[in-house]
Amino acid sequence: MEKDRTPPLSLSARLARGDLMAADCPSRAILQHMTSRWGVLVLIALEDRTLRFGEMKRMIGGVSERMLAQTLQWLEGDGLVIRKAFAVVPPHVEYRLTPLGVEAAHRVRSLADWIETAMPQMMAAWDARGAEALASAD
Amino acid sequence: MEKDRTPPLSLSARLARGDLMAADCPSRAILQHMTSRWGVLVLIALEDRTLRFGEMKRMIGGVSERMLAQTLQWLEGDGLVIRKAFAVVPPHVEYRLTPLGVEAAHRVRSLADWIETAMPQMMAAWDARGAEALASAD
DNA sequence: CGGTATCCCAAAGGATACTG
DNA sequence: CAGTATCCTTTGGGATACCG
Repeated sequence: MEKDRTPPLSLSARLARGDLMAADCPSRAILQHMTSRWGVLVLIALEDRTLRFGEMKRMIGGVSERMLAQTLQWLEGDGLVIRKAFAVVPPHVEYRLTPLGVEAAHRVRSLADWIETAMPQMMAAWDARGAEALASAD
Repeated sequence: MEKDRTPPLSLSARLARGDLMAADCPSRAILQHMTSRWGVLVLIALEDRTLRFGEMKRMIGGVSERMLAQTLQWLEGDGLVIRKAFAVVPPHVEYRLTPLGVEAAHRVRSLADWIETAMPQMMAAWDARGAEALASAD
């Protein structure tokens, strides 16, 4: 019975799969980052090609520099995005998806595409509620 | 040229498709509801079958009654969830997905499934960063 | 250009109590 | 059981200023 001591198993190796329904599962944090207000749009923007910071800022309407930077740091920390800085002046920094990030982006893109397509029907639901409100107000 | 006056076209009919990259597009609100902290989990929980309020609360670890109720109202307002209340005592209320909600749930489910599966690899990214931090601290 | 630091606000979210 | 009401905390997020 040689070498029977517990090997140095990291936390990540101890969980075979996440469970989003469990309150304390680390997958909850990943979900938060990916589905954060700007996380979704960043992943989609990076799906096509590598982008610079300023390019993304221009692509994603309404995002502030602060939140874009923070969102990119979240995704980088989760291993979905790679940040590559060139030591030049003026600064040049590129962001791209990791292989894992590409997979993530595909799922998020599917959701985003569906929303953009189904939006008119969902707004009709609003219209219907508005009509109800008007009908009950006479 | 009879009947040339503009017909009563609702806002929903004027937009053929949403654009999530546009800051002022209504699709942004839909995205917020669906990807809110509890919105994702509610949609997934309801994908399999109709559920009562208490059932969902027990399924979704850590959710408060307040946020569960609010999330359900958001999704109901977007036409993704139907709320059916029975006039009995004690109260009996059922929630189920609309046809549109089923489509939404499938996309969200795909994303959630992927996260649960890929989580170990993403936590490895954390481990790697932790190792870096340790290595650079000597 | 690509950030970080600071301040600030609004809104998401939680805890508790109460009600039909 | 299924909420609502109230109060409170947290944090996502914006605006501005500053820096390498």
